[in-house]
Amino acid sequence: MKLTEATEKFIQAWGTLGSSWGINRTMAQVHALLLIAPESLSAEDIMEKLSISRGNANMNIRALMDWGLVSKELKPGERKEFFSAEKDIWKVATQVMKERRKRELEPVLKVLQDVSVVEGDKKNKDIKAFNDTIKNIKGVVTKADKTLEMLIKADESWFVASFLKLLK
Amino acid sequence: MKLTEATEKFIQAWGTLGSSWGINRTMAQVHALLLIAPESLSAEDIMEKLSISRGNANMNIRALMDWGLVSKELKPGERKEFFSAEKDIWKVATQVMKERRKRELEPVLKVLQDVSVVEGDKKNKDIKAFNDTIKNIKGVVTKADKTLEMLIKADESWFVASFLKLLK
DNA sequence: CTGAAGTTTCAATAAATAATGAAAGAATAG
DNA sequence: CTATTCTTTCATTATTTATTGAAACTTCAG
Repeated sequence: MKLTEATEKFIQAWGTLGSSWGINRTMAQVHALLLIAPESLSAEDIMEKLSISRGNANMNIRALMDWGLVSKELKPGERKEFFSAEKDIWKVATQVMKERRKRELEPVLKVLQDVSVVEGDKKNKDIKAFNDTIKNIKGVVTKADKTLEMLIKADESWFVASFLKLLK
Repeated sequence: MKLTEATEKFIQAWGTLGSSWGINRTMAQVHALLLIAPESLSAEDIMEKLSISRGNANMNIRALMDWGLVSKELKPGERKEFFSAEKDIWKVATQVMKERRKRELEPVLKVLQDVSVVEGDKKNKDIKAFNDTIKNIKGVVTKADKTLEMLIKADESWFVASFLKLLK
């Protein structure tokens, strides 16, 4: 396979993966492009290679920066801004977990907490069933949350880090 | 909090969680409704409680069955079909992991495999950078895939099962 | 300053996705 | 059979989400 073809296929696949996980397709494509770019790229480079508008490029670049996956680079002598992506995919995964945990898991945990004190007859069948299910869900979601927290902090802990090696 | 209010909040939260993870909002709401329903519900019950159309209800119930999260029940003497959700959230999580792994991770792994044999000068900077990045990504994605496989099979393996308890 | 080069914003538009509901299709009680 | 009850399908419509591109804004060299 030729490099250009491989590049396109990869960008396409990464975009599809992103969009099935709730990440804007174009955002994932910009990310893919930067991941495999040997040099940092300008907004114009990105617009051109993905055939997208200036505004779209700008928005998605910014979103990627918000997620901590892409950073701005200023080349001396150049006025334009250049962008590059973190190449270490483990770090990328960690960063994504961190963000999603904060943005999505935590609000759900909060609702589960709120919702787990239902007033009324403890012997009422409906109330009992509701409480049991919520308790169960809360348990699993909390566990998932803790597991993610652990994975995110893995790099700071040799114990977990060495444990993770077992998974390789 | 009253049961009705709690129910609504939970359905709402589950729907939001679903839609930020690439799962149709209504599908997640139907799932939530069935999760906390003490009895199995008919299509009509679901339509009514979520204020959705017959077609919509039908589509999403079927999708949930495809995902293996909901099953059809036939009550003796009743002509209608009734539906109920798996209440054990760990099983739900396992099932979701299994499906998404199959539907999304495996196609990406395939592309990564295809794309990792780029023709040309091995010393060419661009080709080298591309190959390195793809190799790195493939490593992490493969590891994620294996980890999921392990988690999915956890129930069948006392070793992994007892290991998972450590995470609690 | 001033203007050229670059970036950001956002209302308008396009594209993708989901929901409706009526019609067609099944299943079954009588 | 066939009338009734229930389920499924799918063209149409509505909603949501993403994209465009022109105008406003920023930065900085001269």
